[in-house]
Amino acid sequence: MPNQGKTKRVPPAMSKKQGQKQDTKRAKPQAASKANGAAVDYDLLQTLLGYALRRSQLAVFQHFAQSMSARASDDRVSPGEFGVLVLVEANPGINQTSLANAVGADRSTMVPIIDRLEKRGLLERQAMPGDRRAHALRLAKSGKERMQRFRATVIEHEAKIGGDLSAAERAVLLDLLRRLRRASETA
Amino acid sequence: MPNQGKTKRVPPAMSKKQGQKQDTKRAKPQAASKANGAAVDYDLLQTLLGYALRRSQLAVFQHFAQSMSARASDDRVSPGEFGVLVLVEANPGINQTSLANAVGADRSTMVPIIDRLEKRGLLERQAMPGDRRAHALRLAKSGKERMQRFRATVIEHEAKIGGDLSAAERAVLLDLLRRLRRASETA
DNA sequence: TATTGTTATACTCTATAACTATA
DNA sequence: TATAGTTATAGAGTATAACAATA
Repeated sequence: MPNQGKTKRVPPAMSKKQGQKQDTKRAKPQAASKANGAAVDYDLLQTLLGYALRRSQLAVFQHFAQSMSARASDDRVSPGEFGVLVLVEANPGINQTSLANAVGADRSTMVPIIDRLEKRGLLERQAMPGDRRAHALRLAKSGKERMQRFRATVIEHEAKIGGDLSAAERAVLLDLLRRLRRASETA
Repeated sequence: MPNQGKTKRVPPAMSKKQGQKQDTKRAKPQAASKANGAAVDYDLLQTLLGYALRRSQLAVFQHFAQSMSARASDDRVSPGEFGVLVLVEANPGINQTSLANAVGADRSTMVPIIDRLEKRGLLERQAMPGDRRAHALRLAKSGKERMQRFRATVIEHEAKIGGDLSAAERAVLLDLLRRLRRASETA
């Protein structure tokens, strides 16, 4: 769920403070009514790995955001940011291009992400010994401490989303996802 | 893989015709070189369902786009568009709000999607008998024919990405993904 | 000549809030 | 007063092409 509770078409002469419920007259269609009585037939979609994957992934990322929303708004990370932090922590001194390759993104995509994390004091760009073009990335001091809490939050989130699965099922799912990915990247 | 081969910062005085390889001097880092010798340690990420899900989903959607790219550029659909077409075909007369609920999107999100599909002659907005606010959606005549081909393409794509999996494993994966989604939506 | 990081740019997807017409 | 569709707006995510510094 990208884009949750940010500013949008601010009502004339009043911007909204997030979390401060304003009394709109609009009701939320929380119960997903069909409006046409009958249940929707999903037909082919029911059988597609791609569709199931997309819906699950969306739900999981929403849950991730919800788990983070318990923290102060300046002390949250997105799934992508968390991934970068984990990799930098586990591979201190890694450069931006390696990082981009590792997460499957373009070099240019990493720049604003790292900018943001650096500005927030979570990680640092240092001089790379032996190559003055590159930046060696490492967690900042305060980043190491904060990462402990991010990790804890993410691990708890993972436990909840996988709560229905046994440890064995979880392992199977991880394996099947990897094989699916590999086949998709190859074929 | 959003955004593949579209126009971006067009080189001075020449726009690029898609698919027409231009001789840039830039080499593609196809082999994901580490640049720092050692292999990257994925640490926690290796164990996270969310990460595996995201990478798989990305790979599958890339493969989807690649499968579609065999067609004329005006005869392709995105995964989201395909989902809408399947639902409209299986639920003729469905309205936009029901459709939005079915795919887990906002009403406003459907508008440009349906606009596009309507403009391309794939589906139609008709008068909804009994409610002049709503639109009854159905496939256009030519949409029905073209849907046959889209379906065939998607089914072939699914066979390829799932080629590593037995029928039983495929079923297990589908089930696990559904349970993961349900737990994420609930918790 | 190739690579690292960067910038400018732009496209996709998706959301929120408000509006119009109907109900 | 509530709902269906729409619009204006916005932000996250990610990409391409080119450039400067360095290799």
